[in-house]
Amino acid sequence: MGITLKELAQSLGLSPTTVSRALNGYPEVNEDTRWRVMEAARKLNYRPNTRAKSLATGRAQAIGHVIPVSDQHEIVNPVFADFIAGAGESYTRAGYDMVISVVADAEEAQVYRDLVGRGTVDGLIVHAPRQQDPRIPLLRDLGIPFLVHGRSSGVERPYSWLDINNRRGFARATDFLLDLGHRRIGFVNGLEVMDFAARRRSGYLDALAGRGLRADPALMQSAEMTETNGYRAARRMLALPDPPTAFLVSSMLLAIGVRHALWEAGLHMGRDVSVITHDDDLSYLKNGDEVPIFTATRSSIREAGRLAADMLLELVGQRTEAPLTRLLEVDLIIGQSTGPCPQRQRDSA
Amino acid sequence: MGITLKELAQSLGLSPTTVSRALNGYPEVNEDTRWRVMEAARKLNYRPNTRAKSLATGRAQAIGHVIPVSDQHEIVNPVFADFIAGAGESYTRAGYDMVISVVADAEEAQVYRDLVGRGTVDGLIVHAPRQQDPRIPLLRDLGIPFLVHGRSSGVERPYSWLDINNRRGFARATDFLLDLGHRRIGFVNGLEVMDFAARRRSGYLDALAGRGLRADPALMQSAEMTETNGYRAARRMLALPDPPTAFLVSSMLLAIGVRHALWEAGLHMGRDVSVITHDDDLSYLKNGDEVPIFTATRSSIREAGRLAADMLLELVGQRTEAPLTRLLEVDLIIGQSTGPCPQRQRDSA
DNA sequence: CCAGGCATCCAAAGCGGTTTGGGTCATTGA
DNA sequence: TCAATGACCCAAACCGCTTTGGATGCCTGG
Repeated sequence: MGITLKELAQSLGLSPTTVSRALNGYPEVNEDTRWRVMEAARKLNYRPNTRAKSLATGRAQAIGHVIPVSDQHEIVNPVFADFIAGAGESYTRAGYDMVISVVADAEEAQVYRDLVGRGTVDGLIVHAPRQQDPRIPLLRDLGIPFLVHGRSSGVERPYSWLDINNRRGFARATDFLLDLGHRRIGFVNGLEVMDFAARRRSGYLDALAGRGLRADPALMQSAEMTETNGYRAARRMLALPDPPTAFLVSSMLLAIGVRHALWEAGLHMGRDVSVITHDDDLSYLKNGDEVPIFTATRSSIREAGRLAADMLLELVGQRTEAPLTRLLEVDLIIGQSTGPCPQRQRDSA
Repeated sequence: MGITLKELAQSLGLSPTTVSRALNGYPEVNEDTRWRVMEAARKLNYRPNTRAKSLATGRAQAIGHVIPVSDQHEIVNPVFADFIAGAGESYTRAGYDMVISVVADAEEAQVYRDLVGRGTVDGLIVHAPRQQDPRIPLLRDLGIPFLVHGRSSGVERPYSWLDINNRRGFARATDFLLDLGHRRIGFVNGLEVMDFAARRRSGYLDALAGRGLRADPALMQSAEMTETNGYRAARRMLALPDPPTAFLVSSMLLAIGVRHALWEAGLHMGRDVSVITHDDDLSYLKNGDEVPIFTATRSSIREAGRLAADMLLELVGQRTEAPLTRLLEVDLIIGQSTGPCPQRQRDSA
């Protein structure tokens, strides 16, 4: 490890006090001296010890992320990679560290108490909120700044969050399909204990209701968002006596599974059957190049990570209680996976 | 935040010394006293302050992961989510924190120096090593325990690593295809500046050479491992005058792209064209259920994360210099994506 | 000429733990 | 009976940094 502040001070013939002040930009130090100190620090490769600094200041200069792993399926949501990447950029810029705990749903509360109690972090990001998520009141009680990525319906008191407008996005997508003449729209959603999935569902239902249509339970699926689940859901729905002519899907991975099922059934995506998916704009799962493969509701999860981190840092900085909230609209981008309902064309012919 | 050790001691009428010793299992404390202390700690919800503890002991109780983001494409390798999940389990079990820095290739060295200099972590995991990766000598110079996930050809002095046998795995896969009669095997690889990709390539080439076959450059592709790149590579190769009858692919995502291209070309995977892919056994990208979709060389990245973390913790614990290394063999699992070469069947008919 | 103000710097007291180097008292062996 | 030995506990130093509360010397204005 490197040199210590005391050593640096000694080598300069100065007191630790002055050196500390010089490095941290306090005014009560001569500019010449400051310059000498900075130079020496650079030359000797001095870096203040994080732990000592934190101990002295009371700030950990670190933000915690608790990544939940669903107990049943042991699935890690793949969007975390990109979210973390985005958040990491913000932290790096602000000189904060990011500490991550991967933890089974059941032990989450314990982990939060621990992180806060041991003073490891100054703030926390809450991932994958469910409805009436107990973590939100817990964290308020613990008295640490936190920001929820998403929202949690049913939590009465206000809290800070960053979310996308899932309901409206999915309502628009559904409307888009309805406008194309589709009436039987298969809905392949994520687990609906997740708040985002519940909101998407109500967007879907609202849009149907807006045209006086009733949802068919056989056309609604809720499961972990994997390629195989998308495949299976589509396959099952396509086998119905009155199969869907379009699919509304909650993630690219699901959508790829749906596409798989369509091909297998000899159906051409975008002509025989339409597909709209939500697209998190993941770096390793791009939706085509210039012209998107899938028509999609798109919102960059990486950008969300950046913004969420920035918001949390603000909360941490100014110890204000006022909750920060931000709702991002999603883009509806048109790709090659949607087209008029063939059934309808036949009708009109 | 919680109660402090001094306060806890006061509430018990004991000195901080004794309380500290009681909690940390030192022998010079009466068992009754220890029990009283433990009880009080539990009841008052005492948690030792990480920073203070680290400062006193000199150990950060934290491991760092530096996640590289390729400058050009800004792509975060999706396997990190699962690797991190695996490593996280080990850290949690051992009472270590995990701090993550996401950083552009170019700034990596700086970040390593920083993490070490500021004493934020006791050890580091090096991800995605390239050939002759400069980070390895750098970290040795910095004198911090580290473990490389993968290896780096061309680094002379020994270092600790955990890797899978990429060369042999891909040689076996190639042999398997050759045994099925395939002679033109398209190779869709990751970026070959990455060490793992280079090794896979040599596995592929060795197997071909073993049968006296010369590799066709037109059948070899090296690119970032995304679905679109897989699709494009396969599409291009299928358009050749003498297209491949089989594909050897470096990741599930690439393979899904290849599958896409096959369908588009009206080819049935497993009958008309065979595909073998490497399968990292990602939680959100399972290769089918009971019977795998793709024939694959499989090795769980999550398990690798667990093992890597365990090895690093061992290095950190016993300050021995002896490098730890471990080479995992990959399984070759048979799925539905491979079959005899149709060309050959015609020949033999 | 002198008090007050200003620019600079420093000693020392924390931050919340661990650890060294004793103390005190009861027990034990000769 | 008495020194030696444990068992048990504590005071204080220390980890590396920040920050409070002065010091010191020079400059100004009345």
